[in-house]
Amino acid sequence: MSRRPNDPQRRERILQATLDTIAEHGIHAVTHRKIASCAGVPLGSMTYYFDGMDSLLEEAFIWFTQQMSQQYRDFFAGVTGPEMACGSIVTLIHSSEVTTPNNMELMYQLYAFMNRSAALKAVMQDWMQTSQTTLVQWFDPVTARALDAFIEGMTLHFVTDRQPLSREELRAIVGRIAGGI
Amino acid sequence: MSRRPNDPQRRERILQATLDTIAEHGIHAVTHRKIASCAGVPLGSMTYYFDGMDSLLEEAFIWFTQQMSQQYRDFFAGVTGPEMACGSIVTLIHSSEVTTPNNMELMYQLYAFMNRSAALKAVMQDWMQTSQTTLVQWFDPVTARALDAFIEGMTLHFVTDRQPLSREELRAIVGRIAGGI
Amino acid sequence: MSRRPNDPQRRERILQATLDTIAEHGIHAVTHRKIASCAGVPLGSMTYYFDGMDSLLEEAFIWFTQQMSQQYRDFFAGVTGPEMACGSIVTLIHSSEVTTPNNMELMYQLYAFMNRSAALKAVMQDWMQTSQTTLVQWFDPVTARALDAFIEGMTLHFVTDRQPLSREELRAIVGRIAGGI
Amino acid sequence: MSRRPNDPQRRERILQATLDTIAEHGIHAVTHRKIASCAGVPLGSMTYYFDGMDSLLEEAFIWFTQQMSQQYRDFFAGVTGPEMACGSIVTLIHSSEVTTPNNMELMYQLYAFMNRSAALKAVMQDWMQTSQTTLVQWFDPVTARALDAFIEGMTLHFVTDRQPLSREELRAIVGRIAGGI
DNA sequence: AATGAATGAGATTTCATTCAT
DNA sequence: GATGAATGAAATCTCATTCAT
Repeated sequence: MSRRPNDPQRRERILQATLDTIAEHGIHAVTHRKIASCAGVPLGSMTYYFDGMDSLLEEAFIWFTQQMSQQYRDFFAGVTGPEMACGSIVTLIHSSEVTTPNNMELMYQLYAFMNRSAALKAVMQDWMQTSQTTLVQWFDPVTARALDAFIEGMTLHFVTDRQPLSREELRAIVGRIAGGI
Repeated sequence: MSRRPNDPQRRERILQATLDTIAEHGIHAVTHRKIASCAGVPLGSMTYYFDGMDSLLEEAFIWFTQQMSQQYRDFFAGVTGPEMACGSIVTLIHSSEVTTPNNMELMYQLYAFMNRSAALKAVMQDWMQTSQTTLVQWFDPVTARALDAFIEGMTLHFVTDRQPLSREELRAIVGRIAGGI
Repeated sequence: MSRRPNDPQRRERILQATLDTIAEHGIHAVTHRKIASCAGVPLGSMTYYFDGMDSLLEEAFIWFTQQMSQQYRDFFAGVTGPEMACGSIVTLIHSSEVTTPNNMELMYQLYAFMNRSAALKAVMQDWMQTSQTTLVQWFDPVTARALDAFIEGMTLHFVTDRQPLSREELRAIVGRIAGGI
Repeated sequence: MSRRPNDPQRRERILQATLDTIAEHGIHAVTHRKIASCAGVPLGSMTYYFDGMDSLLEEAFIWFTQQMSQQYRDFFAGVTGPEMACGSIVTLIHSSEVTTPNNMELMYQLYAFMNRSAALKAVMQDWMQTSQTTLVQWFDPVTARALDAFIEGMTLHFVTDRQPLSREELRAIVGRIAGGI
């Protein structure tokens, strides 16, 4: 009779701990020990569940991508038209609810890491595709891509800039990109 | 290796080699040995010229920021009006002359690393300030920031997307952000 | 794997897999996992059936000794006189039927391992005794031991030498050791 | 100015310690720690001087082969004719001066390990060649090889057998192999 | 001032063994 | 009785840093 894992969530706990550890220490300072301690699992679990650090990082980033992608989708779930979509975009950028500093740091690590894994790059491209598909419900394709890129760049500004833009200023710009809404 | 009591370029050679090594192996896999070998300097130089890995990374990223900042400034050097500025923005994004894949990877590492160093964060904020100051020559402040953010986000799309936008599509969007140019 | 409450061959399968794994990877690289995988048994079987690695190695080598001993005996089974015995010796060395490269590697591991186990040493001495007893049927005791030693040494030469001796050359030497046959 | 090693004999000390550790614990139980401790060097030296365990074992065995080869050559250094050669062969086998139990254990590990390294196999073949070349000074080539094989096999018997042959018995056999000396 | 041999601290990884089922 | 998920102990290996020269 095959043994059932003692702790079926353990893989996911390790993946989440990996992301937390990257956010806390930086990817250059991530070690199996730190992750194991953060996940509350024995060190031996690390290579029992994952083939090695590279493979663990890859899986962790893929998992992060899926989580973020889901959060983006949820954010636009109740939107019914272009105007409401513009409002959601402004809130997405301005509220930092999804684009928390931690998430942003992980996002940049992810972009940087992307070219080290074909699987990861494909997942990222799919995500980009998904975002644009979401926005295409209310905007033409080129506008959708422009808005997506603007969200991308503006969220960075919001974690870096000394004086971020106000909601109203953001709304005006989004309206212009959307072709006057 | 022959004694070279005067090798004033050595520090800069090491900094450049640090960036090259990050771009090649990823920041998580950078070691003194790899950098020394890439720079063609003895291993002992590394800790002779720099206090340690963290301090070397910080200096390397500051140096990179200054280089990129200079390249951006040069890119807009001959611009004489808003219309020409829009064209330059489109070329900046579309040509990938400045925003090479290597530079983009370093950019993302830099963003991710930013919060680990107050000095680095200040340098980044200054850079952001400078870009906006440059654009403010031809656009109002809010538009300047919007364009800056759009450049940011769109260059990411250009290194990731399967099918990037055309020059004409880009030009149309930039014109709209600029308030109809 | 299906429950097989009665798998009386399992112990022997593990012993044979141990020998195969030693031959394939070398004794210094043998692990429970490799042996279990080679035997097609669950990992848990290993320490269920055997007390530990040392005891497993000891049993495996004893089993090997018995197998080899049997093969030697079979080889001389139909011999009816000294001349025929000389022919069998030549064939034994020259044909590499019993003294295959794998068997030879195991033999040397066995000799090397011998002094780590009193039980194993006794089994080896018994084997040596048996070989000599076999040959004593057709030769005097000292000659029997000389022939036995010669077989030993010459089989090593046959797995190592670039140009082994011919049957005829071997036969001549064996005849001389046997006192002119 | 290139730094001189603090301890120029260190590589050889590690090689000798490797052989001693194999002889003491068996090749399956050799570890960097045991070797380092036996050689009196820090653990970090092990992989500083050698690429890894496999490469260390290979070099250690090659070194052992060269040592043994030299000892064999020395053993026959003063021999002036066939009769004296036969006496030297008997002494070589009977005195266990060169073929000590430790050396014999290493010899068998070496034979077993031989097929894991092309370099090692070549060194062994050269050694076999050398032994035969030595004996060819006083015997025809086939006899030389037969004597070499006999030495090989008989030294094993001497570390294993309960009651080894006497000098006189050995001398008689060697004389017969040599064609009646 | 500059170097590179050397090392200790700590990283990754392996694996025999345990034990709940 | 038998299993295989899990782990602690220990293996291999890496590398920033030190320091004699």
